[in-house]
Amino acid sequence: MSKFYVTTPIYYVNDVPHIGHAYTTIAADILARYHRQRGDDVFFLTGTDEHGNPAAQAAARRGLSPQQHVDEMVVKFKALAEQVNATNDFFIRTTDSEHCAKVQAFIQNLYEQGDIYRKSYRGLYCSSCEAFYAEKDLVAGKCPDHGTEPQMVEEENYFFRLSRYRERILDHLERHPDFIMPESRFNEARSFITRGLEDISISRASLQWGVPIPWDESQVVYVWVDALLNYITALQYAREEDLLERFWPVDYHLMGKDILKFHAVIWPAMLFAAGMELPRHLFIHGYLLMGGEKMSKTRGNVLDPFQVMDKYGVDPFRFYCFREVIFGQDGVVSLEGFENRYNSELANDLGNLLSRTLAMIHKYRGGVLPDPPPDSGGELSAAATVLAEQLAASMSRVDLSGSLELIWRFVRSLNKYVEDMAPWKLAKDQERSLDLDAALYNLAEGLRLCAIFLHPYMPDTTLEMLRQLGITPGSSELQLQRAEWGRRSGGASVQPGKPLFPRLD
RNA sequence: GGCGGUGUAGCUCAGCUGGUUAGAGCAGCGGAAUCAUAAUCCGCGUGUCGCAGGUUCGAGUCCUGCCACCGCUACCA
Repeated sequence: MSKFYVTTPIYYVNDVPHIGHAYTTIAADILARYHRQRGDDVFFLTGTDEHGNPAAQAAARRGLSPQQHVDEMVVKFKALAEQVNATNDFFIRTTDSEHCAKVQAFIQNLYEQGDIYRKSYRGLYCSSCEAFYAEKDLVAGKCPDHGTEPQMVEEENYFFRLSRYRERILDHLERHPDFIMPESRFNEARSFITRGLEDISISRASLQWGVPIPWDESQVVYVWVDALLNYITALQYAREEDLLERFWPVDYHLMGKDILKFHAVIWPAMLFAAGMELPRHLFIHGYLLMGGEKMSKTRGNVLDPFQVMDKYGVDPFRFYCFREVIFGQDGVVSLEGFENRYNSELANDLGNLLSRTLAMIHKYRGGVLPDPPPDSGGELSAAATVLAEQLAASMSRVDLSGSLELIWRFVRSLNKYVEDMAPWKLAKDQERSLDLDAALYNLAEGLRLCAIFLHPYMPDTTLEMLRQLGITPGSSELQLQRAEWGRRSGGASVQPGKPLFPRLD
């Protein structure tokens, strides 16, 4: 058994939860569930980033304290995780007192070992970005992101000796070509690190809503330093015992490209400074695009994830996101696309396959799964074995969409098998009773494996599949080990139920 | 401006280190079947493989230039 630690970024509470948050969280959940199926010791972390100026300002506008404000906002993100059926092992908030204390201890340590120094700094500061801008980066004198005019501020700040770690980071990239995935992001990161790194200010004097610098409480820790440390601190207080030893380092940090730099530069440098192991992989996924300029509500190609989940269920939505868009690339999603996939693949290919299989077992064998005649697995059992191997390979590359493609080829082969065997003909011929047994068993067995393989993607629906197949789905039934052809004998009563995925019209 | 990427059937995309008639899914058309959520299965695609050159016995697959779009990054104003 090995351990598996996967994270989403912590989401900034001032955002409204959107499809991007859902996408990352679902991806992490798929990985977490998959590794649990393998029997790995899994820790799946998500949470919220709650410090910083925007949150403080929003609170002020509402006449609330920052704490009151974030306490309200965090609810939406917890609800999101629940809504997408995420099995996160912990939900961290950067306002947790334990987190704050650990952040202080972390930077105190860096300070004492000389990685942090004091320096006065003067520049144009955008308080929304919490970042300094050079004149040249401004658009018409205003912040390119916020359209507001930055203030000239002069602060005594604490600086982290980022430049000191450039060589080590580059060396690490050299030795670990899969540190940043996909490859294009790796190259991108290497190129900007190669260009050179400057020390960064890691404190803010003009702010109160943050973690105080322990040796100088007039300043607070820069939000990104605060935020990145969540990946460590969560392990230290999520449970009674400290889980750091058990789960560190992170196996996969999932994120969008907008925060690659922080994770590829500041984060490794911080870990080097602390003498800690670096994450095994950063995986940068793409954006789900909503049809771009052709977006039009009347054309039905806008996709509101919450509307889709409410109307069609979480599982079809989870499936669609990873079926439609190659994980790691940008892709266009739309309601129309969702409905097409839903009907052709979920309703027609998979749902209907289950229905017809169970109906035939019911009609020809009184609802009892026949025992398989000896050596009757044939090509299907061979295909299932190959599939299991291919899936292991594609999941190890975090190719979530490629895995679904592999599974779907198998689903199609099962539908083809029905036509080839034509059980309705076999049923008319007493002589071919064993052939009918084999056909029915093989279909049920193929579906059982599909349910196991698809479980990380569609957790609820696959449990229902197993139930209808006559399997009481305890967690051991979902283990990947069980996804071996023929591990089930006949005798169970199938339980045909409502269609798994009713067709949309 | 620099670096990198992309451009293949109506749509979404596969095509690794160059080699038989360029593939898949969807959509469309025709047929078979009737177990099933009228679902399934079978058949049907002469596509300037962005454009123009080049290397090669042979290039979608390598080289050069160009065009379009995207990402990162720099700079002028």
